[in-house]
Amino acid sequence: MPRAAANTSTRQKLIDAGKRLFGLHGFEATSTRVLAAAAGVNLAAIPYHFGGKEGLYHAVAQDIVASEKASLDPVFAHALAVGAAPSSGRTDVIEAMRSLVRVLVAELIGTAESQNTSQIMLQEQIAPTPAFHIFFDGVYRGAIEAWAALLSRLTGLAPDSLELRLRALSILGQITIFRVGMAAVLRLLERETLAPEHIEAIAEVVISQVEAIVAGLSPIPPEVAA
Amino acid sequence: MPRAAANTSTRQKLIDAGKRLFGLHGFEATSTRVLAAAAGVNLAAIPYHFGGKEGLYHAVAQDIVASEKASLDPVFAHALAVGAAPSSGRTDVIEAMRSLVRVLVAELIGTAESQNTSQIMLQEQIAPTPAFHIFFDGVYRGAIEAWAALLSRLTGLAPDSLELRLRALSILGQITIFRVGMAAVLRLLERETLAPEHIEAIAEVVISQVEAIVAGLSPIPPEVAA
DNA sequence: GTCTATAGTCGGATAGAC
DNA sequence: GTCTATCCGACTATAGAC
Repeated sequence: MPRAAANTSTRQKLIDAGKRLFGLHGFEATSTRVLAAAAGVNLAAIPYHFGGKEGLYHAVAQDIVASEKASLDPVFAHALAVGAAPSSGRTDVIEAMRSLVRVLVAELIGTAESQNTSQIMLQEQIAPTPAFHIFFDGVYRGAIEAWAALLSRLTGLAPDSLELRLRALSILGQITIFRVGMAAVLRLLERETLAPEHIEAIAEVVISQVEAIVAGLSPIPPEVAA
Repeated sequence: MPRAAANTSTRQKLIDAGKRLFGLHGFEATSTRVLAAAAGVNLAAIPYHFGGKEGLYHAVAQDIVASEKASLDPVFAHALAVGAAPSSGRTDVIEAMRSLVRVLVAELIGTAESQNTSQIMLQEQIAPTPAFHIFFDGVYRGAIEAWAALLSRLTGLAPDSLELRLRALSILGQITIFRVGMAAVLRLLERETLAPEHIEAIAEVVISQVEAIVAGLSPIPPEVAA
């Protein structure tokens, strides 16, 4: 596995092809031959550069996490700051939630490319492989903590309480479902792809429901705590 | 493909093994050898009874849909009836929503077996194969229509409006996320499996959030309609 | 209807020339 | 670092005996 190799182009071409093909067909259903052909490189480059097909998959996972973090971490950091600052008011929290929804919708369903990368993350969620922790530590944990921090500000509950984490997950689910159920969404809309106004409509539905949820969140139903 | 074959036992043993193994590993990663061994039948029984591995997969899909319909259709029918009856009040709608949440949580994460069958449905959602329509027509459509009917009763919007269908999907997402993100949930809880009290806590979180959403649903924000 | 044996294909990884 | 050629194992499906 030559790290300081001269030509990084072959590596990157394989990673780019892997992002697309592993997302489209999954790990098992994507053969090294098809991968190499799509990347326009030689078959033997996969074992050479990545130690094998699985090594390429891990490299793809790390590449995805790196680019997701670039988009998400600033928004997560803002949410954590708003959640922690004693001066934050309800308006600040709502505004941070809007930002979270918008960036997450964009990363999950905003573009064809983002749909491809989010597809790989979903596959890992549903059927975790040894690569799962790359996505969990790199993306999910931060998303849950960001939501929990904001919810904590509104409810006074500890950000690491079970209830807040379940609520954070549930809210994330309202966004994720539009990626998970994309096939169903498209069938309902009788379309092949989503238009920008559909994406906007989805973001608005989610935002309005999040606002409704947090509006009813204090006081918290005590029987929900576990 | 002998339909009126004498021994249905071999067929059923293969379908049962398929439900488990296709769910655990996916279609591509499940070999006919492992399938036959797990079912305790001969390898050649797969092409003989189902025409091939793909035929077995479709038979598994239809078997899953049949058993899901048995659990879900009565609750869906009740929701549609409540949504359509002019005499239904807000309390009736909320009660029907509670029933929907409980039965859906049970079918998605209630038992180890239900987690297995829901896994196959999720795989089809994320990476649809030609079997997708079996699940869409058999299960998803009914779930969306049931929620849309109840939301329609509360908002006065048409049950087939885009907004109501998106809201129905979003609510379904709050439930589905706990199945999709099971690996993340378990990691957050630092557990290997869910205990009954966790399942109850999940149902309560979803119900309280659905109630909050519908509480703020009339009047409906007009800018959301598309 | 169920079995054994095997055909035919495709998978990932490697050897070795350049 | 990249190529061609090839190995070898695993796969699904089939032929044919019982």
